[in-house]
Amino acid sequence: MSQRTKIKALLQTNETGFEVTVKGWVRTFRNNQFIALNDGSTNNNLQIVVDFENTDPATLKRLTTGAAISVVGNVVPSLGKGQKVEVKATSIEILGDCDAEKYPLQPKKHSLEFLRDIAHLRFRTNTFSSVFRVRNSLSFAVHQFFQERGFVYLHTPVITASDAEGAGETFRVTTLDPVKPPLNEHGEVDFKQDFFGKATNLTVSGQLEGELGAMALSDIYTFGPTFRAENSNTTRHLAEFWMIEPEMAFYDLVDNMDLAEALLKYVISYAIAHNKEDIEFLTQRLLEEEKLKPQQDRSELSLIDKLQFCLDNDFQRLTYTEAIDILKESSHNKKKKFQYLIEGWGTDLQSEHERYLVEKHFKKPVILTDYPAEIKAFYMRQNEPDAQGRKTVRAMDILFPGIGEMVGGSQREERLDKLEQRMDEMGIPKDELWWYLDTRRYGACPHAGFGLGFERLVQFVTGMGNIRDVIPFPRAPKTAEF
RNA sequence: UCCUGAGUAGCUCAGCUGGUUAGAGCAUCUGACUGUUAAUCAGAGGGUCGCUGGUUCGAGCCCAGCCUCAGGAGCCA
Repeated sequence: MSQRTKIKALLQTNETGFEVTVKGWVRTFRNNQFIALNDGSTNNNLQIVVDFENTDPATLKRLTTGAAISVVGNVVPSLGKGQKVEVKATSIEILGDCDAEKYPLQPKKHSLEFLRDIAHLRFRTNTFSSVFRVRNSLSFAVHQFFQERGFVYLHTPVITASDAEGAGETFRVTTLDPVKPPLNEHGEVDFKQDFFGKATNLTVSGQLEGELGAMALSDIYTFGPTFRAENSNTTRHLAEFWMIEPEMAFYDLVDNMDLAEALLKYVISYAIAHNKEDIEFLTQRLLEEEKLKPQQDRSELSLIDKLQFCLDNDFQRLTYTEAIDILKESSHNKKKKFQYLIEGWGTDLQSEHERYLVEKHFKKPVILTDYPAEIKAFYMRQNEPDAQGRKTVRAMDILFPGIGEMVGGSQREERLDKLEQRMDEMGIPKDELWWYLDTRRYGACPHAGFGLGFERLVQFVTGMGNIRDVIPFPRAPKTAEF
Protein backbone atom coordinates (compact mmCIF):
# COMPACT_ATOMS: atom_id res chain seq x y z
CA MET A 1 0.00 0.00 0.00
CA SER A 2 1.25 3.43 -0.91
CA GLN A 3 2.01 5.99 1.76
CA ARG A 4 -0.97 8.25 1.64
CA THR A 5 -1.39 11.25 3.90
CA LYS A 6 -4.86 12.32 4.97
CA ILE A 7 -5.54 16.00 4.38
CA LYS A 8 -6.60 16.68 7.96
CA ALA A 9 -3.27 15.40 9.27
CA LEU A 10 -1.32 17.28 6.62
CA LEU A 11 -3.01 20.60 7.40
CA GLN A 12 -2.27 20.12 11.09
CA THR A 13 1.50 19.94 10.61
CA ASN A 14 3.15 23.28 10.18
CA GLU A 15 6.21 21.76 8.55
CA THR A 16 7.04 22.19 4.90
CA GLY A 17 9.68 20.92 2.51
CA PHE A 18 8.79 17.26 2.26
CA GLU A 19 7.11 15.04 -0.30
CA VAL A 20 3.61 13.61 0.19
CA THR A 21 1.06 11.50 -1.62
CA VAL A 22 -2.52 12.70 -1.20
CA LYS A 23 -5.71 11.23 -2.62
CA GLY A 24 -9.17 12.65 -2.79
CA TRP A 25 -11.88 14.25 -4.88
CA VAL A 26 -11.62 17.53 -6.75
CA ARG A 27 -13.92 20.18 -5.33
CA THR A 28 -12.93 22.96 -7.74
CA PHE A 29 -10.19 23.54 -10.29
CA ARG A 30 -9.48 27.22 -10.67
CA ASN A 31 -7.44 29.13 -13.14
CA ASN A 32 -6.18 25.94 -14.79
CA GLN A 33 -3.77 25.84 -11.88
CA PHE A 34 -5.33 25.37 -8.43
CA ILE A 35 -7.11 22.21 -7.29
CA ALA A 36 -9.14 22.32 -4.10
CA LEU A 37 -8.81 18.70 -2.98
CA ASN A 38 -11.02 17.07 -0.35
CA ASP A 39 -10.74 13.57 1.09
CA GLY A 40 -13.47 13.68 3.72
CA SER A 41 -11.09 13.82 6.69
CA THR A 42 -11.95 17.51 7.13
CA ASN A 43 -13.98 20.21 5.43
CA ASN A 44 -10.79 22.13 4.78
CA ASN A 45 -9.56 21.52 1.25
CA LEU A 46 -5.92 21.07 0.38
CA GLN A 47 -4.72 23.37 -2.40
CA ILE A 48 -2.78 21.54 -5.07
CA VAL A 49 -0.77 23.75 -7.41
CA VAL A 50 -0.52 22.35 -10.92
CA ASP A 51 2.36 23.29 -13.20
CA PHE A 52 -0.03 23.68 -16.13
CA GLU A 53 2.68 24.54 -18.63
CA ASN A 54 4.35 21.18 -18.10
CA THR A 55 1.23 19.06 -17.65
CA ASP A 56 -0.50 17.15 -20.43
CA PRO A 57 -3.52 19.28 -21.53
CA ALA A 58 -5.59 16.09 -21.67
CA THR A 59 -4.97 15.57 -17.95
CA LEU A 60 -5.89 19.18 -17.16
CA LYS A 61 -9.21 18.65 -18.98
CA ARG A 62 -9.97 15.69 -16.74
CA LEU A 63 -9.55 17.70 -13.53
CA THR A 64 -13.28 18.25 -13.15
CA THR A 65 -15.38 18.72 -10.02
CA GLY A 66 -15.89 15.31 -8.45
CA ALA A 67 -12.98 13.49 -10.13
CA ALA A 68 -10.91 11.17 -7.91
CA ILE A 69 -7.19 11.86 -8.13
CA SER A 70 -3.88 10.87 -6.61
CA VAL A 71 -1.23 13.55 -6.27
CA VAL A 72 2.46 13.35 -5.44
CA GLY A 73 4.09 16.65 -4.64
CA ASN A 74 6.01 18.85 -2.25
CA VAL A 75 4.50 20.57 0.75
CA VAL A 76 5.41 24.26 0.54
CA PRO A 77 4.33 27.48 2.25
CA SER A 78 1.46 28.96 0.25
CA LEU A 79 1.92 32.16 -1.72
CA GLY A 80 -1.83 32.73 -1.64
CA LYS A 81 -3.80 34.03 1.32
CA GLY A 82 -6.42 31.36 1.87
CA GLN A 83 -4.14 28.69 3.34
CA LYS A 84 -0.84 28.25 5.13
CA VAL A 85 0.52 25.38 3.07
CA GLU A 86 -0.14 23.87 -0.32
CA VAL A 87 1.21 21.02 -2.39
CA LYS A 88 3.20 21.71 -5.54
CA ALA A 89 2.31 18.72 -7.66
CA THR A 90 5.05 16.71 -9.33
CA SER A 91 2.64 14.10 -10.66
CA ILE A 92 -1.15 13.84 -10.91
CA GLU A 93 -2.99 10.63 -11.65
CA ILE A 94 -6.69 10.61 -12.49
CA LEU A 95 -8.14 7.62 -10.63
CA GLY A 96 -11.73 8.19 -11.63
CA ASP A 97 -13.14 10.65 -14.14
CA CYS A 98 -16.24 12.67 -13.37
CA ASP A 99 -18.27 13.99 -16.28
CA ALA A 100 -18.99 17.58 -15.29
CA GLU A 101 -21.96 17.78 -17.64
CA LYS A 102 -23.72 14.94 -15.86
CA TYR A 103 -22.42 15.19 -12.28
CA PRO A 104 -25.27 16.59 -10.17
CA LEU A 105 -23.06 18.32 -7.61
CA GLN A 106 -21.93 21.68 -8.91
CA PRO A 107 -19.51 24.12 -7.35
CA LYS A 108 -22.44 26.15 -6.00
CA LYS A 109 -24.98 26.10 -3.19
CA HIS A 110 -27.56 23.33 -3.25
CA SER A 111 -30.78 23.05 -1.29
CA LEU A 112 -31.05 20.32 1.36
CA GLU A 113 -34.16 19.05 -0.44
CA PHE A 114 -32.24 18.55 -3.67
CA LEU A 115 -29.37 16.84 -1.86
CA ARG A 116 -31.87 14.52 -0.15
CA ASP A 117 -32.83 13.29 -3.63
CA ILE A 118 -29.19 12.45 -4.33
CA ALA A 119 -28.39 11.07 -0.88
CA HIS A 120 -25.80 8.74 -2.42
CA LEU A 121 -23.69 11.78 -3.36
CA ARG A 122 -24.50 14.24 -0.60
CA PHE A 123 -21.66 12.99 1.61
CA ARG A 124 -19.43 14.95 -0.76
CA THR A 125 -20.73 18.27 0.49
CA ASN A 126 -19.30 20.11 3.48
CA THR A 127 -22.60 20.14 5.32
CA PHE A 128 -23.22 16.42 5.09
CA SER A 129 -19.66 15.29 5.68
CA SER A 130 -19.73 17.43 8.85
CA VAL A 131 -23.08 16.01 9.92
CA PHE A 132 -21.94 12.43 9.48
CA ARG A 133 -18.60 12.96 11.20
CA VAL A 134 -20.52 14.42 14.14
CA ARG A 135 -22.97 11.51 14.04
CA ASN A 136 -20.01 9.13 14.19
CA SER A 137 -18.54 10.92 17.20
CA LEU A 138 -21.83 10.99 19.07
CA SER A 139 -22.28 7.30 18.43
CA PHE A 140 -18.82 6.51 19.75
CA ALA A 141 -19.35 8.78 22.76
CA VAL A 142 -22.56 6.94 23.67
CA HIS A 143 -20.65 3.69 23.91
CA GLN A 144 -17.79 5.29 25.81
CA PHE A 145 -20.17 6.85 28.34
CA PHE A 146 -21.84 3.55 29.14
CA GLN A 147 -18.67 1.47 29.00
CA GLU A 148 -16.97 3.83 31.49
CA ARG A 149 -19.87 3.16 33.86
CA GLY A 150 -19.80 -0.63 33.58
CA PHE A 151 -22.90 -1.00 31.45
CA VAL A 152 -23.24 -4.07 29.23
CA TYR A 153 -24.08 -3.46 25.57
CA LEU A 154 -26.94 -5.86 24.97
CA HIS A 155 -28.09 -6.82 21.48
CA THR A 156 -31.85 -7.17 21.57
CA PRO A 157 -33.61 -8.82 18.62
CA VAL A 158 -34.61 -6.91 15.53
CA ILE A 159 -37.36 -9.42 14.73
CA THR A 160 -39.85 -9.97 17.54
CA ALA A 161 -43.19 -11.66 18.06
CA SER A 162 -44.50 -9.14 20.54
CA ASP A 163 -46.24 -6.01 19.42
CA ALA A 164 -47.99 -5.59 22.73
CA GLU A 165 -45.88 -2.69 23.87
CA GLY A 166 -48.14 -0.11 22.34
CA ALA A 167 -45.19 1.83 20.99
CA GLY A 168 -46.63 2.11 17.52
CA GLU A 169 -47.57 0.38 14.29
CA THR A 170 -45.22 -2.42 13.30
CA PHE A 171 -43.74 -3.72 10.06
CA ARG A 172 -44.77 -7.33 9.46
CA VAL A 173 -41.98 -9.83 8.84
CA THR A 174 -43.11 -12.82 6.82
CA THR A 175 -42.08 -15.29 4.15
CA LEU A 176 -45.65 -16.25 3.29
CA ASP A 177 -46.86 -15.83 -0.28
CA PRO A 178 -48.33 -12.30 -0.37
CA VAL A 179 -50.80 -13.23 -3.10
CA LYS A 180 -52.07 -16.55 -1.75
CA PRO A 181 -51.17 -16.88 1.95
CA PRO A 182 -52.31 -20.06 3.71
CA LEU A 183 -55.54 -19.58 5.65
CA ASN A 184 -56.73 -21.13 8.90
CA GLU A 185 -60.22 -22.51 9.56
CA HIS A 186 -61.49 -18.95 10.25
CA GLY A 187 -60.32 -17.74 6.86
CA GLU A 188 -57.53 -15.65 8.41
CA VAL A 189 -53.87 -15.78 7.42
CA ASP A 190 -52.35 -18.82 9.13
CA PHE A 191 -49.13 -17.57 10.65
CA LYS A 192 -48.50 -21.04 12.14
CA GLN A 193 -47.20 -21.85 8.67
CA ASP A 194 -45.01 -18.75 8.56
CA PHE A 195 -41.22 -18.88 8.97
CA PHE A 196 -41.26 -18.45 12.74
CA GLY A 197 -44.52 -20.32 13.28
CA LYS A 198 -46.18 -17.15 14.48
CA ALA A 199 -46.79 -13.58 13.40
CA THR A 200 -43.61 -11.53 13.68
CA ASN A 201 -42.59 -7.93 13.11
CA LEU A 202 -39.63 -5.59 13.25
CA THR A 203 -38.95 -4.30 16.73
CA VAL A 204 -40.43 -1.03 17.90
CA SER A 205 -38.33 -1.05 21.07
CA GLY A 206 -35.80 -3.26 22.79
CA GLN A 207 -36.98 -2.18 26.21
CA LEU A 208 -38.81 -5.30 27.35
CA GLU A 209 -35.87 -7.51 26.41
CA GLY A 210 -33.55 -4.91 27.92
CA GLU A 211 -35.31 -5.26 31.24
CA LEU A 212 -34.63 -9.00 31.15
CA GLY A 213 -30.91 -8.27 30.80
CA ALA A 214 -30.92 -5.70 33.58
CA MET A 215 -32.44 -8.24 35.95
CA ALA A 216 -29.11 -10.08 35.95
CA LEU A 217 -26.43 -7.79 34.56
CA SER A 218 -27.67 -4.78 36.56
CA ASP A 219 -26.94 -2.12 33.95
CA ILE A 220 -27.39 -2.66 30.23
CA TYR A 221 -27.96 -0.52 27.18
CA THR A 222 -29.07 -1.18 23.65
CA PHE A 223 -28.12 0.90 20.65
CA GLY A 224 -29.65 -0.25 17.42
CA PRO A 225 -32.21 0.30 14.70
CA THR A 226 -35.90 0.53 15.57
CA PHE A 227 -38.86 0.46 13.23
CA ARG A 228 -42.22 2.20 13.33
CA ALA A 229 -44.77 1.89 10.54
CA GLU A 230 -46.55 5.09 11.50
CA ASN A 231 -47.52 7.31 8.60
CA SER A 232 -45.57 10.19 10.12
CA ASN A 233 -44.48 12.94 7.79
CA THR A 234 -42.60 15.35 10.00
CA THR A 235 -39.13 16.79 10.44
CA ARG A 236 -38.53 14.61 13.52
CA HIS A 237 -39.87 11.14 12.65
CA LEU A 238 -38.40 8.24 10.69
CA ALA A 239 -39.72 4.77 9.94
CA GLU A 240 -36.24 3.39 10.72
CA PHE A 241 -34.28 5.15 13.42
CA TRP A 242 -31.57 4.35 15.95
CA MET A 243 -32.45 4.24 19.59
CA ILE A 244 -30.39 4.03 22.75
CA GLU A 245 -32.22 2.24 25.55
CA PRO A 246 -30.47 1.80 28.89
CA GLU A 247 -32.15 -0.24 31.60
CA MET A 248 -30.83 -0.20 35.16
CA ALA A 249 -31.64 -2.42 38.12
CA PHE A 250 -32.04 -0.69 41.48
CA TYR A 251 -32.53 2.73 39.86
CA ASP A 252 -35.46 4.94 40.75
CA LEU A 253 -36.77 7.79 38.59
CA VAL A 254 -34.35 10.34 40.00
CA ASP A 255 -31.38 8.06 39.27
CA ASN A 256 -32.84 7.58 35.80
CA MET A 257 -33.07 11.32 35.15
CA ASP A 258 -29.58 11.88 36.51
CA LEU A 259 -28.20 9.27 34.13
CA ALA A 260 -30.05 10.64 31.10
CA GLU A 261 -28.90 14.19 31.81
CA ALA A 262 -25.32 13.04 32.35
CA LEU A 263 -25.39 11.05 29.11
CA LEU A 264 -26.67 13.98 27.05
CA LYS A 265 -24.10 16.36 28.51
CA TYR A 266 -21.31 13.84 28.06
CA VAL A 267 -21.94 13.18 24.38
CA ILE A 268 -22.54 16.84 23.54
CA SER A 269 -19.31 17.84 25.22
CA TYR A 270 -17.51 14.98 23.45
CA ALA A 271 -18.72 16.27 20.08
CA ILE A 272 -17.64 19.83 20.88
CA ALA A 273 -14.20 18.58 21.89
CA HIS A 274 -13.68 16.20 18.95
CA ASN A 275 -15.58 17.91 16.12
CA LYS A 276 -14.88 21.56 16.77
CA GLU A 277 -14.31 22.40 13.10
CA ASP A 278 -17.46 20.61 11.99
CA ILE A 279 -19.62 22.23 14.65
CA GLU A 280 -18.16 25.63 13.82
CA PHE A 281 -18.92 25.01 10.16
CA LEU A 282 -22.49 23.96 10.99
CA THR A 283 -22.86 27.00 13.29
CA GLN A 284 -21.87 29.24 10.40
CA ARG A 285 -24.18 27.42 8.02
CA LEU A 286 -27.08 27.95 10.41
CA LEU A 287 -26.28 31.64 10.86
CA GLU A 288 -26.50 32.14 7.11
CA GLU A 289 -29.72 30.18 6.92
CA GLU A 290 -31.18 32.30 9.73
CA LYS A 291 -30.32 35.52 7.92
CA LEU A 292 -33.06 34.61 5.45
CA LYS A 293 -35.64 34.41 8.23
CA PRO A 294 -37.55 37.32 9.79
CA GLN A 295 -35.92 38.66 12.97
CA GLN A 296 -38.52 37.18 15.33
CA ASP A 297 -38.01 33.63 14.03
CA ARG A 298 -34.26 33.69 14.53
CA SER A 299 -32.84 31.88 17.53
CA GLU A 300 -31.21 33.93 20.23
CA LEU A 301 -28.18 31.67 20.51
CA SER A 302 -25.91 30.31 17.80
CA LEU A 303 -25.56 26.54 17.52
CA ILE A 304 -22.31 26.32 19.45
CA ASP A 305 -23.61 28.68 22.17
CA LYS A 306 -26.77 26.60 22.44
CA LEU A 307 -24.73 23.45 22.98
CA GLN A 308 -22.52 25.15 25.54
CA PHE A 309 -25.58 26.56 27.32
CA CYS A 310 -26.99 23.06 27.53
CA LEU A 311 -23.79 21.85 29.22
CA ASP A 312 -23.63 24.76 31.68
CA ASN A 313 -27.17 24.52 33.01
CA ASP A 314 -29.14 21.93 34.94
CA PHE A 315 -32.17 20.66 33.08
CA GLN A 316 -35.39 22.00 34.57
CA ARG A 317 -37.26 19.22 36.39
CA LEU A 318 -40.94 19.46 37.20
CA THR A 319 -44.04 17.30 37.32
CA TYR A 320 -46.75 17.17 34.72
CA THR A 321 -49.13 18.68 37.27
CA GLU A 322 -46.78 21.62 37.89
CA ALA A 323 -46.39 22.09 34.15
CA ILE A 324 -50.15 22.21 33.67
CA ASP A 325 -50.38 24.91 36.36
CA ILE A 326 -47.67 26.99 34.70
CA LEU A 327 -49.32 26.64 31.31
CA LYS A 328 -52.78 27.39 32.67
CA GLU A 329 -51.54 30.55 34.38
CA SER A 330 -49.40 31.67 31.44
CA SER A 331 -50.34 34.88 29.70
CA HIS A 332 -50.10 32.87 26.49
CA ASN A 333 -53.00 30.70 27.64
CA LYS A 334 -55.01 33.59 29.05
CA LYS A 335 -54.63 35.54 25.83
CA LYS A 336 -55.76 32.37 24.02
CA LYS A 337 -52.63 32.18 21.94
CA PHE A 338 -52.52 28.40 22.19
CA GLN A 339 -54.42 26.56 19.55
CA TYR A 340 -55.35 24.05 22.23
CA LEU A 341 -56.08 25.95 25.44
CA ILE A 342 -55.12 24.35 28.71
CA GLU A 343 -58.28 23.70 30.63
CA GLY A 344 -57.98 20.67 32.82
CA TRP A 345 -55.69 18.01 34.13
CA GLY A 346 -55.27 14.70 32.38
CA THR A 347 -54.76 15.28 28.69
CA ASP A 348 -51.40 15.00 26.98
CA LEU A 349 -49.45 18.17 26.25
CA GLN A 350 -49.48 19.36 22.65
CA SER A 351 -46.28 20.28 20.84
CA GLU A 352 -47.08 23.96 21.27
CA HIS A 353 -47.25 23.53 25.07
CA GLU A 354 -43.97 21.66 25.22
CA ARG A 355 -42.36 24.30 23.06
CA TYR A 356 -43.72 27.06 25.28
CA LEU A 357 -42.25 25.46 28.40
CA VAL A 358 -38.87 24.78 26.83
CA GLU A 359 -38.39 27.76 24.53
CA LYS A 360 -40.32 30.55 26.25
CA HIS A 361 -40.78 29.79 29.94
CA PHE A 362 -37.63 27.97 31.09
CA LYS A 363 -35.45 28.51 28.01
CA LYS A 364 -33.54 25.28 28.59
CA PRO A 365 -34.06 21.52 28.43
CA VAL A 366 -36.95 20.41 30.62
CA ILE A 367 -37.65 17.07 32.28
CA LEU A 368 -41.34 16.46 32.85
CA THR A 369 -42.26 13.71 35.31
CA ASP A 370 -45.26 11.93 36.79
CA TYR A 371 -47.69 12.00 33.91
CA PRO A 372 -51.32 10.87 34.22
CA ALA A 373 -51.44 7.08 34.13
CA GLU A 374 -54.12 7.20 31.46
CA ILE A 375 -51.82 8.55 28.76
CA LYS A 376 -48.75 6.38 29.48
CA ALA A 377 -47.64 2.79 28.89
CA PHE A 378 -48.62 -0.17 31.06
CA TYR A 379 -45.14 -0.88 32.41
CA MET A 380 -44.62 2.47 34.16
CA ARG A 381 -44.59 2.45 37.95
CA GLN A 382 -47.81 3.64 39.52
CA ASN A 383 -47.73 6.43 42.09
CA GLU A 384 -50.12 6.61 45.02
CA PRO A 385 -53.15 8.67 43.90
CA ASP A 386 -52.89 12.27 45.12
CA ALA A 387 -55.31 14.02 47.50
CA GLN A 388 -57.74 14.53 44.64
CA GLY A 389 -57.50 10.87 43.63
CA ARG A 390 -55.58 11.59 40.43
CA LYS A 391 -53.48 8.67 39.23
CA THR A 392 -49.99 9.26 37.88
CA VAL A 393 -47.02 7.12 36.87
CA ARG A 394 -43.26 7.53 37.40
CA ALA A 395 -42.62 8.63 33.83
CA MET A 396 -40.20 11.22 32.55
CA ASP A 397 -39.83 12.94 29.20
CA ILE A 398 -36.86 15.15 28.37
CA LEU A 399 -37.84 17.99 26.08
CA PHE A 400 -35.27 19.89 24.04
CA PRO A 401 -35.60 23.24 22.30
CA GLY A 402 -36.38 22.84 18.63
CA ILE A 403 -36.57 19.06 18.90
CA GLY A 404 -39.30 18.27 21.38
CA GLU A 405 -39.15 14.87 23.02
CA MET A 406 -35.55 13.69 23.04
CA VAL A 407 -35.92 11.06 25.77
CA GLY A 408 -38.87 9.10 27.09
CA GLY A 409 -38.47 6.88 30.13
CA SER A 410 -39.81 5.71 33.44
CA GLN A 411 -39.26 3.78 36.58
CA ARG A 412 -40.77 0.38 35.80
CA GLU A 413 -43.58 -1.26 37.68
CA GLU A 414 -41.89 -4.11 39.53
CA ARG A 415 -44.93 -5.19 41.60
CA LEU A 416 -46.56 -8.13 39.84
CA ASP A 417 -50.09 -7.51 41.09
CA LYS A 418 -50.04 -3.83 40.12
CA LEU A 419 -48.57 -4.65 36.72
CA GLU A 420 -51.09 -7.36 35.93
CA GLN A 421 -53.96 -5.16 37.05
CA ARG A 422 -52.75 -2.40 34.72
CA MET A 423 -52.33 -4.83 31.81
CA ASP A 424 -55.90 -6.02 32.31
CA GLU A 425 -57.15 -2.44 32.35
CA MET A 426 -55.32 -1.61 29.14
CA GLY A 427 -56.11 -4.87 27.37
CA ILE A 428 -52.49 -6.07 27.12
CA PRO A 429 -52.40 -9.87 26.65
CA LYS A 430 -50.60 -11.32 29.69
CA ASP A 431 -50.10 -14.74 28.15
CA GLU A 432 -48.01 -13.34 25.29
CA LEU A 433 -45.77 -11.50 27.73
CA TRP A 434 -45.33 -14.42 30.17
CA TRP A 435 -41.56 -14.07 29.93
CA TYR A 436 -41.72 -10.38 30.84
CA LEU A 437 -43.94 -11.12 33.83
CA ASP A 438 -41.48 -13.78 34.96
CA THR A 439 -39.04 -11.01 35.91
CA ARG A 440 -41.66 -9.82 38.39
CA ARG A 441 -42.12 -13.35 39.69
CA TYR A 442 -38.47 -14.22 40.24
CA GLY A 443 -36.43 -11.68 42.17
CA ALA A 444 -38.17 -8.54 41.05
CA CYS A 445 -36.49 -5.28 42.02
CA PRO A 446 -37.00 -1.58 41.47
CA HIS A 447 -35.56 -0.59 38.10
CA ALA A 448 -35.77 2.12 35.50
CA GLY A 449 -34.75 3.00 31.98
CA PHE A 450 -35.31 5.28 29.05
CA GLY A 451 -35.20 5.53 25.28
CA LEU A 452 -33.16 8.20 23.52
CA GLY A 453 -33.83 8.93 19.85
CA PHE A 454 -30.34 9.05 18.39
CA GLU A 455 -31.27 11.03 15.28
CA ARG A 456 -32.95 13.69 17.41
CA LEU A 457 -29.72 13.99 19.35
CA VAL A 458 -27.78 14.37 16.10
CA GLN A 459 -30.30 16.99 14.99
CA PHE A 460 -29.75 18.99 18.15
CA VAL A 461 -25.97 18.86 17.97
CA THR A 462 -25.75 19.64 14.23
CA GLY A 463 -28.63 22.11 14.13
CA MET A 464 -30.15 20.32 11.14
CA GLY A 465 -33.86 21.06 10.92
CA ASN A 466 -35.00 17.86 9.20
CA ILE A 467 -34.31 14.44 10.71
CA ARG A 468 -33.90 13.02 7.19
CA ASP A 469 -30.69 15.01 6.92
CA VAL A 470 -28.94 13.39 9.90
CA ILE A 471 -29.24 9.72 8.86
CA PRO A 472 -27.37 8.61 5.73
CA PHE A 473 -30.30 6.95 3.97
CA PRO A 474 -33.62 7.94 5.53
CA ARG A 475 -36.54 5.55 5.64
CA ALA A 476 -39.89 7.29 5.81
CA PRO A 477 -43.34 6.92 4.21
CA LYS A 478 -42.83 6.66 0.42
CA THR A 479 -39.08 6.93 0.96
CA ALA A 480 -36.79 3.90 0.71
CA GLU A 481 -34.40 4.89 -2.09
CA PHE A 482 -30.78 3.72 -1.94
C1' U B 1 -53.69 10.76 7.89
C1' C B 2 -55.22 16.22 8.28
C1' C B 3 -54.08 21.62 7.25
C1' U B 4 -51.12 25.16 4.34
C1' G B 5 -47.79 26.10 0.39
C1' A B 6 -45.00 24.46 -3.84
C1' G B 7 -43.77 21.59 -8.59
C1' U B 8 -41.19 25.99 -15.14
C1' A B 9 -33.49 24.59 -18.01
C1' G B 10 -28.64 20.40 -14.34
C1' C B 11 -29.66 23.83 -9.64
C1' U B 12 -32.29 28.30 -7.41
C1' C B 13 -36.19 31.02 -9.14
C1' A B 14 -39.20 35.02 -12.23
C1' G B 15 -43.23 34.57 -15.64
C1' C B 16 -48.69 40.49 -15.27
C1' U B 17 -55.75 40.11 -16.36
C1' G B 18 -55.34 33.33 -20.39
C1' G B 19 -52.61 35.84 -26.12
C1' U B 20 -48.13 35.04 -30.77
C1' U B 21 -41.01 32.58 -30.59
C1' A B 22 -41.07 30.71 -22.09
C1' G B 23 -36.80 34.34 -19.14
C1' A B 24 -32.71 35.44 -15.35
C1' G B 25 -28.67 34.02 -12.09
C1' C B 26 -25.60 29.98 -11.08
C1' A B 27 -23.71 25.42 -13.28
C1' U B 28 -22.00 23.22 -18.08
C1' C B 29 -19.38 23.82 -22.89
C1' U B 30 -15.93 26.98 -26.15
C1' G B 31 -12.28 30.85 -26.09
C1' A B 32 -9.15 34.46 -23.39
C1' C B 33 -6.28 35.24 -18.94
C1' U B 34 -2.66 32.70 -15.60
C1' G B 35 -1.16 33.09 -7.80
C1' U B 36 -6.52 31.70 -7.90
C1' U B 37 -9.84 31.22 -3.10
C1' A B 38 -17.58 29.13 -5.06
C1' A B 39 -11.44 33.21 -9.84
C1' U B 40 -12.53 36.77 -13.71
C1' C B 41 -13.96 38.36 -18.84
C1' A B 42 -16.41 37.16 -23.73
C1' G B 43 -19.58 33.83 -26.32
C1' A B 44 -22.67 29.28 -26.93
C1' G B 45 -25.82 25.18 -26.00
C1' G B 46 -29.70 23.71 -22.77
C1' G B 47 -37.36 23.29 -21.71
C1' U B 48 -42.68 16.93 -22.44
C1' C B 49 -43.85 24.23 -17.79
C1' G B 50 -45.14 17.19 -12.23
C1' C B 51 -49.03 13.61 -14.61
C1' U B 52 -54.06 12.81 -16.63
C1' G B 53 -58.42 14.88 -18.17
C1' G B 54 -61.51 19.30 -18.85
C1' U B 55 -62.96 24.62 -20.08
C1' U B 56 -61.44 27.93 -24.22
C1' C B 57 -60.47 30.31 -30.87
C1' G B 58 -56.07 29.96 -27.64
C1' A B 59 -53.62 27.24 -21.19
C1' G B 60 -47.10 27.63 -17.85
C1' C B 61 -51.45 30.66 -16.05
C1' C B 62 -58.43 28.71 -15.12
C1' C B 63 -61.17 23.88 -13.26
C1' A B 64 -61.09 18.52 -11.51
C1' G B 65 -58.47 14.20 -10.10
C1' C B 66 -53.84 11.99 -9.07
C1' C B 67 -48.43 12.00 -7.88
C1' U B 68 -44.26 14.18 -5.41
C1' C B 69 -41.87 17.68 -2.20
C1' A B 70 -41.66 21.33 1.91
C1' G B 71 -43.60 23.42 6.56
C1' G B 72 -47.16 22.68 10.54
C1' A B 73 -50.48 19.08 13.33
C1' G B 74 -51.40 14.08 15.15
C1' C B 75 -48.60 9.49 16.56
C1' C B 76 -43.84 9.21 19.11
C1' A B 77 -38.01 8.69 20.08
